[in-house]
Formats: sequence, C-alpha cells, structure tokens
Amino acid sequence: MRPLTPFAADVLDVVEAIPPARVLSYGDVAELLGAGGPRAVGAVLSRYGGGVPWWRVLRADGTPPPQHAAEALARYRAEGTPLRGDRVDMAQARWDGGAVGTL
DNA sequence: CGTGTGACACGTA
DNA sequence: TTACGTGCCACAC
Repeated sequence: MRPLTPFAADVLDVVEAIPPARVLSYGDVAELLGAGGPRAVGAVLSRYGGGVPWWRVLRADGTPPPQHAAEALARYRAEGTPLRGDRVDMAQARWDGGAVGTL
C-alpha cells in the first residue's frame, strides 16, 4: 500500500462510485470533487488506479488512455458503454455524478 | 520553497 | 483529423 494523499483518496472514492456503462472525464471528476484539476486526477489514477475501475475515467473527447486503450475498449464492450468507433460516446455515456453525494 | 512532470482541457491553425 | 501553445492542479525532489 502506498501512502494515499487526501486528494487521491477522494478521487478514488468518486471513481469507484461510477456505475457500469457510464464514464467521467478527468475534468468531470475534479469538478465533482470541487477541488483539483484534470491533471491531478490523471496523476492519481496513474499511481493508485490499480484498485478502481480506471477505464470509466477518460479524456473529455472520449479517447481512453493510449497505454491502456485495448484494455479500456474491452471493458466498454463488456459493459455496453456507448462507443463511437474507438472512442466513447460521451454524449450518452457521461455519468450524471448524482450518486456521489449518497455515499 | 522553487522546479519539473503528468492516464488533461481548450482554443486556434 | 493532427499538432502546438497555454492554463490548470497536486506531488516528488
């Protein structure tokens, strides 16, 4: 277990709350948290994303992390996430984020 | 406490 | 569509 920063714990909390077939952009996660920015969220998932559905967090234009694109695409197909070619259809797959407050 | 870095966002060409 | 520049935030050194 690596030492988790408060911000990192918060980010992971939100990512775990994302329901199947739904996604959030890095910026959306930061906005739901009300703190940090997309860069910070990406950094957290890169370091501590091993225990959460990291594939449900991707870039605002729907492109999954290039280094894990194949893995992410497999997950999207398995969950039935709306795809548009090799990118996620953010217009449909974007999560409301309403359940974050119900933790 | 300054500097570099990253699974980013966005405007412009 | 890709490429480049700028702004952004947290963290390791």
